[in-house]
Amino acid sequence: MLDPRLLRNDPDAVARNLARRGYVFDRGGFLKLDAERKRLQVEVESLRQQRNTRSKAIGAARAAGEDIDALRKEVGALGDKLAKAEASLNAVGGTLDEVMRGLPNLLADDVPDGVDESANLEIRRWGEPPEFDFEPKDHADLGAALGMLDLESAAKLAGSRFVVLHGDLARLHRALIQFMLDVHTTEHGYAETYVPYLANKDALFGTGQLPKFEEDLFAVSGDSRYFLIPTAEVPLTNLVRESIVEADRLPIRLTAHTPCFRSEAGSYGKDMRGMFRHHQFEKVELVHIVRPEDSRAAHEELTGNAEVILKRLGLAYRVVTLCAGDTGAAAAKTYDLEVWLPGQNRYREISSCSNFEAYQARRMRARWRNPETGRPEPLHTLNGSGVAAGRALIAVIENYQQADGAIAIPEVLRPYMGGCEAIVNEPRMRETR
RNA sequence: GGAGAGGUGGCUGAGUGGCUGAAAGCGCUCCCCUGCUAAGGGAGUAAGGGUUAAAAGCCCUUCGAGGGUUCGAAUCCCUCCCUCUCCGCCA
Repeated sequence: MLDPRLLRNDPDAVARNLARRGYVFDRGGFLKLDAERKRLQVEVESLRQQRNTRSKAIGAARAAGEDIDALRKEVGALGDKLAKAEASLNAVGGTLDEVMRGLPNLLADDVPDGVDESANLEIRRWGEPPEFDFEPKDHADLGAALGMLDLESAAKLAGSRFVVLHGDLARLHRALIQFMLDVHTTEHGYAETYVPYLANKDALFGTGQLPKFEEDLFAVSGDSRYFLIPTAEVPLTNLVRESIVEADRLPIRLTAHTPCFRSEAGSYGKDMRGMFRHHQFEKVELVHIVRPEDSRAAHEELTGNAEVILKRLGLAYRVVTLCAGDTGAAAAKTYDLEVWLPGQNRYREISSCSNFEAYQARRMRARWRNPETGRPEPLHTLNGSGVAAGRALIAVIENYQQADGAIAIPEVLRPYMGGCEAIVNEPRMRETR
């Protein structure tokens, strides 16, 4: 949600900014609706005031033992008038809310122009893609040859876009998660958090998945309206929903490992090989809740925290700033981390780090008490993957593949693998099937 | 699943139809007193919204959520959600 005051006072600036996303903000329509709301609200409030004062007069008259029938009749008529005015106000207010809730966030000034992915701006690279003296395979082939990446079984159990991992590959996946959590909690100052994997509508509205992107979510049937979380951003950020955080508690830094569930509606046929784009994947998420003046610095720091994981894993990557057209509706600015995948011979997204500024905070009424004003003001929220575990597994498999199809294990993961140095194709190394 | 008790401001907690946006306490802010420490005294202190260029002031809304009764609801009625206690079941 945007600052309503800004929308009223400088709708042209809002329209100019949103136009960079290709979003057309109907200034005239908004201002007209807002003026109508104002008119009705003044009317309703003045009617309510009359009702309140006269009702009190009835109480006083009755206490004095006077006759109150005439007064009651009069106020009753007022009530009918009020009900009508309230109905109009609700109708207009509802339309206005819908318009406001549908507006995307304002972009930060340093977001590059552009309509799609191709205009994203690379800002740095780290590491060199590995050179192989053989033809490198992709993770789907490597994992299948090891007998440890099993899409067939997954299809039997659930369907396409799911995976079953066996033996050492399953363990490597878990090792990645534990490694990431350990780095973020012991070195980067994040508090490890365990959260529900189902979220309600209010939570999903708060972070911006609802109402516009419901088709991306899996809904759970039953009496309560639950959705499987598409990211731990939802439960972690909503921890501060409808609350006023004291200034001395900021910044708040949270991390959680959760599965993530996405319907991938609209990406039919895209990335169908292997386990790159699945309905269920694991991710270690990083969330910052900060004072507004700190959010830019926090965004750089959070992104750096995610980068540390790739560096320690020895995976080549680049950082890109998403262009205006590619930046998500709730974000003011987003950095994507793209890891080198030899199987695809290109960099692919493995983390997305965004500054939402006050957009989510306004939707969820997450505030902090600003000591300078003494008043509650919207917080700034940020999040990023630190990093996607499924894609990290893909990257390790492809970047650490050996000529014989074995997978070397990055140094930092060996403690989590019982000292094991490589995953090899031996039947005893995988679970019985 | 059965039985019961509850959900009130940043926190604890009083409040069964008008005098209650809300006693009291804690916390916090400011002031006074006290030459440290400790203690004491006084004042202030919910959020959201409207009116305003902005503020002050004034007004509206909010006592878990949504409906209803009433001239008037924290208070009465209905539905739902959540928390706690006991019993049962259970990873």
